[in-house]
Amino acid sequence: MLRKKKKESLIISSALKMFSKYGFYNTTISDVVKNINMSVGNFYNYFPSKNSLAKSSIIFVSKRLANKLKYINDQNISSRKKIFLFVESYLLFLKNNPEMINYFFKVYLGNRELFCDNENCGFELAEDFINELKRMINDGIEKKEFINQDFFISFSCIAGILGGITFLNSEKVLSQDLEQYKQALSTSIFKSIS
Amino acid sequence: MLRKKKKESLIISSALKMFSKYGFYNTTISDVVKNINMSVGNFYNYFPSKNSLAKSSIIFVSKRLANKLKYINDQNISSRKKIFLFVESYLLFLKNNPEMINYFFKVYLGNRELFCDNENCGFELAEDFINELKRMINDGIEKKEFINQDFFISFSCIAGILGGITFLNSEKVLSQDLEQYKQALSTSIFKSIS
Amino acid sequence: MLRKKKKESLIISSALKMFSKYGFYNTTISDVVKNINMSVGNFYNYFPSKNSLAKSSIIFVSKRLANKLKYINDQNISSRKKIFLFVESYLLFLKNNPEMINYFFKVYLGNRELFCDNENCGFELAEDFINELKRMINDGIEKKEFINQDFFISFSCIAGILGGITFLNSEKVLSQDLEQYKQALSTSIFKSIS
Amino acid sequence: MLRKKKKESLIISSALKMFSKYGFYNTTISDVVKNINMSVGNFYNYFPSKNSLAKSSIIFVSKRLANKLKYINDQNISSRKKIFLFVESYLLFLKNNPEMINYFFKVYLGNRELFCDNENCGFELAEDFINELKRMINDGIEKKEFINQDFFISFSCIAGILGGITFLNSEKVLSQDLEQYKQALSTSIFKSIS
DNA sequence: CATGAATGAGTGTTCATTCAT
DNA sequence: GATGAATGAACACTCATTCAT
Repeated sequence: MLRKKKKESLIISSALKMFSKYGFYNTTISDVVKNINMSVGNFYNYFPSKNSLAKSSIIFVSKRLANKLKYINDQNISSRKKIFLFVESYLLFLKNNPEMINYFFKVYLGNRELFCDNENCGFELAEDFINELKRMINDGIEKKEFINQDFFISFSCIAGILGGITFLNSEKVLSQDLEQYKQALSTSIFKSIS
Repeated sequence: MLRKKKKESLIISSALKMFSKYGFYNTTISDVVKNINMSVGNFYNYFPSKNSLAKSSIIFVSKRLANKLKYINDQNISSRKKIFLFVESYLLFLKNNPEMINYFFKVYLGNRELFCDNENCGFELAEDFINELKRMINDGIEKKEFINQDFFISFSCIAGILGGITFLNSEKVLSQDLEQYKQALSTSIFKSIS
Repeated sequence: MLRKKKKESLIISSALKMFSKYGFYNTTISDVVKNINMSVGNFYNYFPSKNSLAKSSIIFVSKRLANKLKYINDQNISSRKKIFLFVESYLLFLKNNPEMINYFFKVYLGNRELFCDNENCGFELAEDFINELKRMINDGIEKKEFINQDFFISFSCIAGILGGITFLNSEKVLSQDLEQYKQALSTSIFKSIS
Repeated sequence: MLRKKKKESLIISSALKMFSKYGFYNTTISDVVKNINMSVGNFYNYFPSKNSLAKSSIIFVSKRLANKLKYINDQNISSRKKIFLFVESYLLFLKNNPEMINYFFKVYLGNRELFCDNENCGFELAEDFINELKRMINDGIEKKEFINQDFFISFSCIAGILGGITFLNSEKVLSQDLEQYKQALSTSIFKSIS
C-alpha cells in the first residue's frame, strides 16, 4: 500500500538524520521515531528490527545515488565531462542531503557488522550505486579515456577522493563552500584514473 | 613507570584487534582484557574509561604512521619518490598490522562521536600523522612537484585513495596481494595531486 | 444474537488450540485470530480482554465434560460401570479433542492466576464439571459402592489418575493407543475409591 | 567455588517461591532478586537467562524429592509400607516446602515449553525423581505386591493422586491439615496399583 | 461489524563502571 | 596492583488494548 511506503520513507528519513549525526549505536529507536511523532511500538509495524532499518536506509541512499549517476552515464559525453558532472552532482547532493552521504560513509562503511548476514558482508545493499560506478569506469576504459587498470584502483580513486572531501566537510574543516571544490576535485579524480 | 607503559600497550594492542574486528560498540571491556589475561577491574587501573582507551588507541596508531611518514619525509628525494615510498610503506604496514589501519578507518573515522569533547571533534588525536602528511604536501608544492591547490583537496587525494584500497582490502574483495597495487596506486595518487 | 455466539465459539476453538499448544503467555491475540481470518480489533467486539477469553474457554470445556458425565450419571447402572463409561468417554474425548483436555490441565490448572478475581480463585469456572463429579461420587457412596471418605480424596483419585494419563499422553510417551488403557485405568480408579 | 553455589541456591530458593506463587511469566527477574537483595545485573553472573533459572530450579526440586524417595526405597520393607512412608514424607515436604512441590506441578507440568530444547521436551530435568519412582514400582511388581501393569498406569496412579491432593491443597480447599490425609491417600494409592 | 495502524508500558538482557577483598 | 562480584541505567523489542476510518 502507498500509505505504508510513505511511512517507511518517513522513518528512513529520520533514521538517516539521526544515525548519520549520532551514529547507529548512539541512536535509539525512540530517538528515531520521536522526530516524526510516531510511537516505538508502531515502528515495529514497519520494520522488523533496528538492524533492518539500517539496511533499508542504505538501500534507499544507494538508489538515490545510483539514479544521479545513471542519468549522467546515459548521456553521450566524454568521460572527462562525466566525471565533472558526477562530482558536481555529488557535491550538490552532499550539500542538500548531508545525512544520506554521511550515512553512507559513516555508518555503512564504518559499521560493516550491521550489514552482514552470517559471514557474508558484500556490497549487495549498495550495488545499485556500485554497478553504475562500474559502468562509468568501464565505459571510460573502453573509450580509452581512462587507463585500463584494475577496477579496484579506479574505484578507490573516485570513491576515495570523494569520501575524503566528504569526511572533511562533515568535520567542518573546509573553509570554502562545497561547490567551490568541484573543479579541482573532478580534475584530480580524472587525472588519477587517466 | 615502565611496567605501567608496557601494560598499557598490551591493552591497546588487544583493543585495536578487537575494536577493528568487531567494532567499538560490539566489543566489551571484558573482551579486550580476556585476550591478555587481565581482569576487568584491573583495566581501570590503566585507563579511566572505555572511551579513553579508544582515544589512546588512535594516538598510538597515529604516532606509528607518523613515524613511517617522517622517515620518508626526512629523505632528500623527489616528491614522486616520496609518494611511492609512502604507499609502499603503507601497504606493508597494512598487511602486517591490519588492525591499526582498520581501526583508523573504521573506528576513528566511522565513530567520530567517540573522539569528541563537547562539540569539539577535531583531529588532535591524529595530528601527528596529519601534520606529517601536511609537511609532505607542502614540501611538494614548494618544490613545484605538486600543484598548488587547497590542502584539503590534496589531503583527500592521498588519504582518500589509500582509504579506498584499505576498505576494499578489509572487505576481502581484492584479487591480488596488497603489494601488487603499490605501483598503480602511487601513480594514481601522484597524478591526482600533480 | 446467534451470529455472535457462533463467532465466540469460533474464537474459543482457536484459543483452545493455541493456548493448549503454546501456552497462554506464548500466544498472542493475533495468533488466535489469524487462524480464523479475524482482525485483532474485531476480537475485542466479542471478548473484553485476553483474560476473559481464557475464562470463557474453560467454562466451555467444563460444560462439555459435564455433559458427558451427566449423561452417564443419569443412567441407572452400578458405580463400577459408571467409572468405566466415564473413563472410556474421557479417553475418547481426549483423543478427539486433545486441545480441550490439555487446556484444562495445562492452562487452567497450571496458570491459576488467570482465573482469579482479587484473591478469590475458586473453581466456579469449572463447577459444571466438578458438580457432576461430586454427584457421581456421592451416589456411589450412598449406594455403598465407594468408601465413605473425604470428598477431596476421591476427587484426587479420579481426577488425578486421569490427569496423570493425560499428561503422559500429551508428552507422547505412551506406547499404546489411548483406548487401550481404559480397562486398566478404570479398574485402578475404581479400586482406589472403593 | 562454594560461594558461587551458595548464591545460586539462594536465587533458586527465591525463584521457587515467586514462580510457584505468581507463575513464571508473571514474575520478573527483578522480582526474583529483590527478595534476596541482589541486583538484576548480578543475577546474570549466576544464570545465563531466566529460562535457565527455571531449568535449574526443577533439577533442584527433583533431586530433593528423589533423595526422599531413595531413602525409602533403600529400606527392606513391604511395598505397602513404602507407599505409606512416601506419602507421609511427601505430605510433610509439601507442608514445609510448598513452593517446591507447587513449582513442580504448576510451572514444570503447566509450562512445558520452558523446559524443551528444540522439539525435545522429555523429563530429563526431573529424571532423578522419576527414576526413583520407577524403581519403587518395579520392585513392588517383582515382589508381587503390585500388579504387573503398564508402568505409565502405575505412574499415573501414584503421581496423579498426589498431584490431585497437592492441587487441592494449593487451592486451599482442604478442610483438614495435610497430614490427616496420609492414611487415606496411601491406602487409595496402594489399592489402585495392587 | 470489521480493520489494522497506533500506543506505551513492560521485560529480559547487556555492560561500563565501582568496590570490597 | 589485581580480582571479579555487584550495580543499575539503558535499550531493543513485545503485545494487550484502543481508535480512527
